[in-house]
Amino acid sequence: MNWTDERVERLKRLWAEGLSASQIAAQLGGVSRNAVIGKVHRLNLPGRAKAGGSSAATRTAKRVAAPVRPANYPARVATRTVARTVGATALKEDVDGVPQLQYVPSTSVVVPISRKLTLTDLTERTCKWPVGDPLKDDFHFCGVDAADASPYCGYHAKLAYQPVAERRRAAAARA
DNA sequence: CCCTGATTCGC
DNA sequence: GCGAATCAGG
Repeated sequence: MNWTDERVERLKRLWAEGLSASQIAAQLGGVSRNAVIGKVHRLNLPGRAKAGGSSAATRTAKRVAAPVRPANYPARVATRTVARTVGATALKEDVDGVPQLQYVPSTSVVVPISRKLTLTDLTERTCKWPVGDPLKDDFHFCGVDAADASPYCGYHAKLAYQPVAERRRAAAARA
């Protein structure tokens, strides 16, 4: 992968936001975290005050980067941070704050409202349906709460698995 | 063992 | 300039 001006700019922005090198590498794609760190050094960008996972910068970034809630989207969705060394403070707010949340995302609506999650924000329970052009800056994931076993929300799960269902029907008919 | 950034050094 | 290997640490 080549360090184009655009990629460098994205690197600068994400690094300034406090994302870790591996997270940045994941978003940029095609590079390792080492590559990111090496580039940061070569650009003479300010390094982290102190090494180590759950730094203040990391936690702050997590809070700042949290998806903005659309007007008609449930106030709180039970989310869990990916099992990494992210500080437990924000995590507790989300999980313990709403233990019994059972929201019903008005199933009458056809297309669910995307939470516009970035790759970093995805968890085991967020819909991983990609939205938009991965090469463009506004690319994001659906992010709506997903069923336990599914990587997608109810709506996108139907879209994703419909072809499979048809295939099965065809196979069953043959047999 | 998971992760973090920092540094070195062959390419 | 680049980044894998390595180091040092949480």
